[in-house]
Amino acid sequence: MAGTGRSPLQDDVETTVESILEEMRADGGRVTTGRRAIVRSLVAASDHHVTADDLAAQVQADHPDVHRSTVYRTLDSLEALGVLHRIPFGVGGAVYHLVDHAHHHLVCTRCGSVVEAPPGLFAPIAERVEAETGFSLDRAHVMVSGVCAACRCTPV
Amino acid sequence: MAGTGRSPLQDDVETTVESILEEMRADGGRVTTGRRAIVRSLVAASDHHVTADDLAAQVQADHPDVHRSTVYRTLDSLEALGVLHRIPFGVGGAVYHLVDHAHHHLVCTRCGSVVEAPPGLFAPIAERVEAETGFSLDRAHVMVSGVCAACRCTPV
DNA sequence: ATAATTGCAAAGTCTTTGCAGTTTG
DNA sequence: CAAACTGCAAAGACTTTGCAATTAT
Repeated sequence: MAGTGRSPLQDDVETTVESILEEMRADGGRVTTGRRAIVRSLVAASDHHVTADDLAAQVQADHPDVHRSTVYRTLDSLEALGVLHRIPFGVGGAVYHLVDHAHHHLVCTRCGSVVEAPPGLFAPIAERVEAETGFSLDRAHVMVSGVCAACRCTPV
Repeated sequence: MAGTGRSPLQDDVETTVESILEEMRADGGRVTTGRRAIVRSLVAASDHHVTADDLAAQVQADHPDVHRSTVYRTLDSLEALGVLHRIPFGVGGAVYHLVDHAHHHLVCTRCGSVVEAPPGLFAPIAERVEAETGFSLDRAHVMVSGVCAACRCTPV
């Protein structure tokens, strides 16, 4: 299982964390313990989606005194900075993820779970939609609703 | 403008309203003034999306004593009956519409407005998604997020 | 008559905000 | 030091729920 040392992977994580914090500083922001912990959680979760609640729980495991409102405010700052994407839809709250890898979201209408879809899936459609409706799909973060495999087999 | 008589179109509306109410009765439910008003608003709005708040406002214009909780409970019943579709995503609440015409939803991440997309737009993709992820897009009610034409031109 | 529905009020989520004290740069 | 950030507590938006009274069938 996980050792006490630091793996190359963890170094990568730290590098990413520091570069994001540096962006905050460059923007006139301050780096605090809470913010560092939040960014760290966000980077660690970069392959899936987290809610503000998930983050609060993770952060508070190490730093019990980091308040929920700090999580929300930090999330806002990161979004304003352009490094975080907020998906304000979702059963029971928004989900967030870093803007580092493009993909699409399949959200289950029944259980709220979010599945990632292969990027480029919607490329052929994006053009048509824009031409016909003036609506431009965010190519990096399209979100589509439906019913996931598990719920599909469950009677309502 | 609108006269005091009843147009053929309004007759259609009433017919639809009554058939839905009849379904409720068939299901063991009761038809009340509030429920009739709610269903009527829903039918009148069948070409766009409404929030529980929209409905409450419309209904209360004629029947000030119909409570919000009644709106929510009626909406729940209609959904359980399968005649109403609830889209639990949206900035500031869920939107609803009757299950009578298939279409897709383009939801703006910035202003929350919902634009309808031509049906069949996602047909070519639905298969691929299902094959690759096990996630089945609800063909009648796919919802996609992005930025609408208006917001696109507005600086953040 | 009786089972369903209602209004009310209270509570539950998720999120935001004003404020005074603390910390960062 | 000054500006930024924090915890706290309160409030706001949306929705659900328990209850006793009312109403549809």
